[in-house]
Amino acid sequence: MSAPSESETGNGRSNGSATKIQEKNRARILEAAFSEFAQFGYRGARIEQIAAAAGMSKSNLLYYFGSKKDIYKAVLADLLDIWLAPLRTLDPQGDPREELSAYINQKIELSARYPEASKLFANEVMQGAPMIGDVLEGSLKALVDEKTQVIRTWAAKGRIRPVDPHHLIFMIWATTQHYADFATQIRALTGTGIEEADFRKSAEETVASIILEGVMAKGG
Amino acid sequence: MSAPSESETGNGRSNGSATKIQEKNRARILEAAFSEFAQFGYRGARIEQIAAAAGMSKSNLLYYFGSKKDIYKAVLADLLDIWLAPLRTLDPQGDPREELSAYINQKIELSARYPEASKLFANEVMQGAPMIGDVLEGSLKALVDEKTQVIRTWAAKGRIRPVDPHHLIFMIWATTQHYADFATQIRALTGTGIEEADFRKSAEETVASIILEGVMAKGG
DNA sequence: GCTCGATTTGACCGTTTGGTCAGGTTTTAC
DNA sequence: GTAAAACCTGACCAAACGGTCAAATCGAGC
Repeated sequence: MSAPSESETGNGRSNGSATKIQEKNRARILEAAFSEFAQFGYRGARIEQIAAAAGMSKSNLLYYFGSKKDIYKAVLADLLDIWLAPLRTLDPQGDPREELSAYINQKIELSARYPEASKLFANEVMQGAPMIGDVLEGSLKALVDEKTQVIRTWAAKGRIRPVDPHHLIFMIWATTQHYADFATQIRALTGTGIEEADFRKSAEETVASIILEGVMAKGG
Repeated sequence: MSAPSESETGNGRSNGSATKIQEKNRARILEAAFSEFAQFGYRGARIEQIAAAAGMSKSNLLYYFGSKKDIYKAVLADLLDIWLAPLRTLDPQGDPREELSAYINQKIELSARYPEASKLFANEVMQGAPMIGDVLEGSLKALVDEKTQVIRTWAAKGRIRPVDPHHLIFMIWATTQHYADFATQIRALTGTGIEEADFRKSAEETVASIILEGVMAKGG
């Protein structure tokens, strides 16, 4: 993220840039916070545990972030930076099979690389999205409206079957995020998970295969 | 659930049966607890808030359930009672299209009728399944192993395409539970949700259509 | 080498939380 | 009608939690 302003650092340098110590510590705090908030939600997370995982005292952590809510807002900001990107790449001029396949794979990659981000998102939404409700109703809704129109256009042109685009998008989100959010259950049932290359490859192939065969027009 | 033993009631009647007052109050507590744990997870939930939602004092709630953990165990027990039932009904002798379609619809019904149960399950699993890990590795794994074999047999007989059965089951779970777990996001994007008849019908049709078209053998 | 700002932390604070207990009220059984 | 058990709750407790602060240490700049 961008260099923090003075208010962000608490008492920053006059030229506004963050010191190397600040950058390192903020990064460590945010990484620890992702994990803690992902697992326990905002209310269940403990500042003391975030600090311990970041390798510093609780007071020092609060030197960098003024409050628990400030930490949470920062991790949500980082999350949203990567969360909407895959859907943005869906190209109206592209081939539906290739576009949807690429989208599914990008989402599975997100689950593999940022499982904590996925769980954090799920936690925030299950709590009623108190901190990101306006994002859901704003930029996300605008993006989804745009892409559901893309899917409708493909269907109108006979390139895919006429399925409800919202439910198709929900299915792709649900299925791909499941590998991150329910990793514990998946591991209990299969002994492995999305972070293993073979498992991930099988997931990509099976998920893409079922969804693509499910929406492609016959004879396509 | 069965009538509680003396230890469950704290100081029960000598004949072991629960009084009407006990039954009523325990039910109210569990309903309130489902909602609170679903939203905030075990650590984030507050006994005071469960009590308020149940219409009683915190001390009275603790008269019925000895501790926060006892309440949590009780709601998990109720949850697991209904959670595995749909998958159990998958009939090896049945027609794959009908069996999978029925299963999808049962799972969507579960999401519509017990959204708090779905979110509670998700929360518990995202926390690493500390309280139900043994259930996942035990009865759930046994059930999933049995049903993945059913799906493999269907594929071997050419009745469905040879898809990885684990990923198919994960897809059905993910997609159907999504309507409960991410209801807040779905409402933000569509203005409605799975509890509305039209939306639910569209979800059932679209989800079943895509998955069934995706796994049925061609020409079937 | 010195000064000053940045960084760090243990002690502490006020509030919150899970849980206990004494005592009052209600209900049940005889 | 009475006694005992069940039910209920406000006051209270100890521990935990989010956050503050004074002071010590470290690092950068001159």
